[in-house]
Amino acid sequence: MAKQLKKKIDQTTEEKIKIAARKLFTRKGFAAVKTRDIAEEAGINLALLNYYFRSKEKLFKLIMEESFLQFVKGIAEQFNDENTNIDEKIEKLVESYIDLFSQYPDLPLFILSELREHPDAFSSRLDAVTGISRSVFVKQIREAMKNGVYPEMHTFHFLANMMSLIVFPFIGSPMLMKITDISVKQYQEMIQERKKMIPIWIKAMLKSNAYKLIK
Amino acid sequence: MAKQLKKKIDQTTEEKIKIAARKLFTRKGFAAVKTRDIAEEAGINLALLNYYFRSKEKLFKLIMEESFLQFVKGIAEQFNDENTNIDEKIEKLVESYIDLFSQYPDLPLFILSELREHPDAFSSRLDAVTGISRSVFVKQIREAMKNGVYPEMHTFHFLANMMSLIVFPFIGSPMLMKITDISVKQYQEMIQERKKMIPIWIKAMLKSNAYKLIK
DNA sequence: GTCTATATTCTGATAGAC
DNA sequence: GTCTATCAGAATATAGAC
Repeated sequence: MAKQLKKKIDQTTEEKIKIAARKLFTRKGFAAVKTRDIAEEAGINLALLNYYFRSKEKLFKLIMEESFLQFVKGIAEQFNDENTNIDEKIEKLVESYIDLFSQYPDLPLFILSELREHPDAFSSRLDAVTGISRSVFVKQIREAMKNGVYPEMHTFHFLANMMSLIVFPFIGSPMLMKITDISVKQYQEMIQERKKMIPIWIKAMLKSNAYKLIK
Repeated sequence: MAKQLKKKIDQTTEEKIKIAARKLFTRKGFAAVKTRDIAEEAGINLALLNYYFRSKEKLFKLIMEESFLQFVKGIAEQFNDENTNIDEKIEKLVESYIDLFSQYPDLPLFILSELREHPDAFSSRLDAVTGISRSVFVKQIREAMKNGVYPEMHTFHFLANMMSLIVFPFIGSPMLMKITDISVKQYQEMIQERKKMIPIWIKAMLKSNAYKLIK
């Protein structure tokens, strides 16, 4: 307790501003956040924001960059691990992302919104993501389909389905909680349940042979 | 051709403004859109915006309301149709939403963002949505689980999974296209494929018995 | 490094002519 | 109904004292 309190007090002004900015930007986006909001949230003077980060836009890009890194961090390694099989990769991926988003629930919508409005802003950082299509993971999947372990399914559908099952409960939480009339506590339990259920569902979808059934 | 052209010319100023506002608001959100942007996009004078809609906020709320209605329109009827079974309901729902979002790709992210930032702004309109939990559809699902046709699964997971599979390819399209390196044309084909595949996947997930497997 | 006061630009809205 | 010109307030950024 004392430690955490101390840590908060020990934060440099620069850190305070970044923390406040991250909170507000990820929640409301660039345009909806005023520099005064950030200053107030951080408990500092407005002028200090420009002193440390030159401009609102520069601060935003910094936060953006860091959030994006957080988003893709670990993907490359997990996707290219030669020592784990498909099932293990899926399980690891699902778990680490659900943990990440449980801690930062606004992160997915923020990234997706930004990527939608500025699709080319991340071409540099997106290398890690683009590499996915050439990753060990995708190769393993394709191999398994060739060998008949899994029926054919385009990588697009596979990745879309996996990401959607992980991400949607976070970006749609207000709607889902309202519709199903559950408490915050129950919601969090559901999210935890999904760590084990999503891998099972993904395998079930893979095996469903949907590609041939629709022809 | 002539007809469509004529229609565009025949649009009243009020309609022009609404169309421009819908396009920009759904794409960038309230704060990021300037009234001058709307006026330019609509090809009209800035003053006319206030003449017709009084203020930016009133115009936004109008667009919001209409978009939300578009989003929930038809749900209530489809969910409460006594003459269709579970499978038919899922198929209809998936198809009509994929068609809707194909036409308005920015709609899902817009609604989800708004609902996240102003969870209570739609309590009135959300009745239609809230009614889902008491709908014939949900009753049919629960019935099927009781009778052993389907294994047990919480409504939260069922709805979350169904919505996610429909919605995510639209809100994550830039990322997905980049990762899987497909063209816009291929992307649209994938989306169309999903109309038939999602119902199959949903059934496969239902039957996977994930709930018992995780215990 | 931090603050107060202020400059500057942007933005929503309106007045008044046509 | 539509336009030009303009106002009032908001929001970003900086100057200069401490």
